[in-house]
Amino acid sequence: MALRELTISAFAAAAGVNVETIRFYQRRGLIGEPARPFGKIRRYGASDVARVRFVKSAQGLGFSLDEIAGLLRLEDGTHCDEARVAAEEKLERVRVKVDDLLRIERVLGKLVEECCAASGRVRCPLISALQDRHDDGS
Amino acid sequence: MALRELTISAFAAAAGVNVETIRFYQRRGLIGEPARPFGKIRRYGASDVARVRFVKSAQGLGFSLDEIAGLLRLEDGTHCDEARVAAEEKLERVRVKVDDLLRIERVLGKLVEECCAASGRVRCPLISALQDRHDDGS
DNA sequence: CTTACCACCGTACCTTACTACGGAGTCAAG
DNA sequence: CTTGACTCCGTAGTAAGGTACGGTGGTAAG
Repeated sequence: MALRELTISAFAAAAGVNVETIRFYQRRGLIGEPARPFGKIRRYGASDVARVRFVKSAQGLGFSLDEIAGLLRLEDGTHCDEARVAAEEKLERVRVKVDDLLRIERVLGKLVEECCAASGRVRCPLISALQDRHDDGS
Repeated sequence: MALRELTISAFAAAAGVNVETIRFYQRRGLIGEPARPFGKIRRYGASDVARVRFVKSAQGLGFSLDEIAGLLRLEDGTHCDEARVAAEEKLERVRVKVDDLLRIERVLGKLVEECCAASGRVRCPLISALQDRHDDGS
C-alpha cells in the first residue's frame, strides 16, 4: 500500500473501473494528471483510488460528473465565500435526496413486511410516499 | 383537479417534463397507455402526474429507468414472493445510498460551518467520508 | 367549412458517460 | 537487441435517456 506505485491498469483494477475510464476522468479534470517519475509512464497512489471510488459513489446517488467536479472543487479552500455558497446549494439538494430515499426505504420496508397482506392494492404506496414530500403545490 | 381531463401537453406541463418525454415513457412502459374517451386523443389524470414525478425523483436518486420500472412493478401485488425478494434487494441498495448521502450531508454541513477555518486542507473530507463507509477492504 | 392549433406517429438527432480501437512508444526479461 | 506486455494518445463507436422534426389527422372557434 505504498504511495504512487500503481500503473494505470493496477489503479483501474483497484478502483473497480476500466482503464479507459481513468483516462476519460483525467480529460474531464476529475482526477489530476499524476507525475511521471520514470520516463513517460504515470503512477498512481491510494488517494487516487479513493477519489475514483468517490466519483462512482456520487454517481450512484444521482450526481452528474459536472456536479461531482463541483463537489470536489469545494475542498480547495481557495475562494472561500464562493465555495460556501456552492456547498449550501449542494447541501440543500442532498437533504432533499436523503428525504426521498428515506421515504422509499420506509415504503419498501413495509412492502417486505406486510407483503400481500392487502391483496387488492389500488394505489402505489411508493408514488404516494414521494408525492406528499412537502405539500406545496408546484 | 378532476380525473382524466388533461391533454398530453397539459399533463407534461403539470409533471414538469417535455411532451416527448411522456411519449417516450409510454413506449418504455413506465406509464400505461391511457384510454381515449373522445376520438383518438389521450386524456390523463392526477395519478399519471404523480407517477411521472416519481420517475423523475427516483432518477435523481440514481435509479435507472429499468430499475424504476422494477420498483413500480412491485406494487402490483401479484406474484408476491418474487416481489418481496425484489423489494428486499432494492431496500438494501436504498440503505447504502441513504448512508452515503448522510455522510456527504454531514461533511457539507461542516464545510459550510467551519468554512475556511482551516485554510490549508490537504485531504478532501468528502472523499474520506465515503471512503470509510464499511471498512471492508475490497 | 375553413383555419389554426394541437395530438399522433415514426424517425432522426443530441448529450452524457463511457468503451473500444489502432498505431506508436516504453520497458523489463531473456 | 528482440520480443511481448503494457502504456500513450487521438478518434470513433455505443448505450441510456431523452429531444426535435415533419407529415398527417382531429377538433373547436369563428
